[in-house]
Amino acid sequence: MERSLSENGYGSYGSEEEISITKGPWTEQEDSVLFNYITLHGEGHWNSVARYTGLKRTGKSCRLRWLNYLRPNVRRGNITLQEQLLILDLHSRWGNRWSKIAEHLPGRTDNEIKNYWRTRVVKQAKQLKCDVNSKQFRDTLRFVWMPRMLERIQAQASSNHAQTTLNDTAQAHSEPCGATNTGLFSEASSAIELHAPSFSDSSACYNLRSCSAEEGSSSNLYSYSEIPENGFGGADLWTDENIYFLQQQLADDF
DNA sequence: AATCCCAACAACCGCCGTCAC
DNA sequence: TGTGACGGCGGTTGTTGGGAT
Repeated sequence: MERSLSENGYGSYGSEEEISITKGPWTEQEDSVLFNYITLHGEGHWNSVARYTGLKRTGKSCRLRWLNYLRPNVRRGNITLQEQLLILDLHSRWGNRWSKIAEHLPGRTDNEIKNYWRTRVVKQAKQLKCDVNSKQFRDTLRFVWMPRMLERIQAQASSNHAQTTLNDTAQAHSEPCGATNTGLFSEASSAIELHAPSFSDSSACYNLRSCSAEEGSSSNLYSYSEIPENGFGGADLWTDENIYFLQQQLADDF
């Protein structure tokens, strides 16, 4: 698909003639060209990237393709339960600040998180006939529903961890690093560790400890990918059972 | 087997902030 | 101070694949 346009933004090619711009899905060849160029020259100067590689793409398009797809360490695939909870938590604090939220989910892009929010959370809110941005919905999520989800995940993780420990003493659990956060999650979390639950009341004290990568040996931590996903409805918070519970909580609020 | 529908994801668009000139 | 180019962000749309009918 090609269109002819005089691009604004950073599609400007610095000449008056109109450049034929390719739109739509990227081909493997385009990916290869972009990847090789950035590997050699580094990120930035996106208009130059488009110009010097001969790609008939805008600078914006090159940047987006790199950030969301080609960049090393981009995590792809299902968003884990822990990531889902973290997204809910961070969104309750910052709203639609997708890039800021993405900073706390290593390897996830703002686009991916935004898509998750729209396709899952907003959809569920609609089904519950609730405004996703309403205080009622947000408070119920934050103070009732999420603690419950976390408690159950922790219980599952604990049992799995106990089993793992039995099977492999070399993976004995050591003392966690960092302090318990009074918020839901640590702001600087780059890895999340699950511990025996000590969930107490409805004050949303999550007791989910987070450690920055620099704070301790990563071997002592569950990384995202190491946290067990089995049990508790697979890798999705939005099971029928959970939604029913949420529905009850929302109903009780009135 | 064909068609339809919908969820998930990729990509585009418009706007805004920053910076250099 | 004004202006244009660039980079980034958030909203929106287009595409695609899989499940349902």
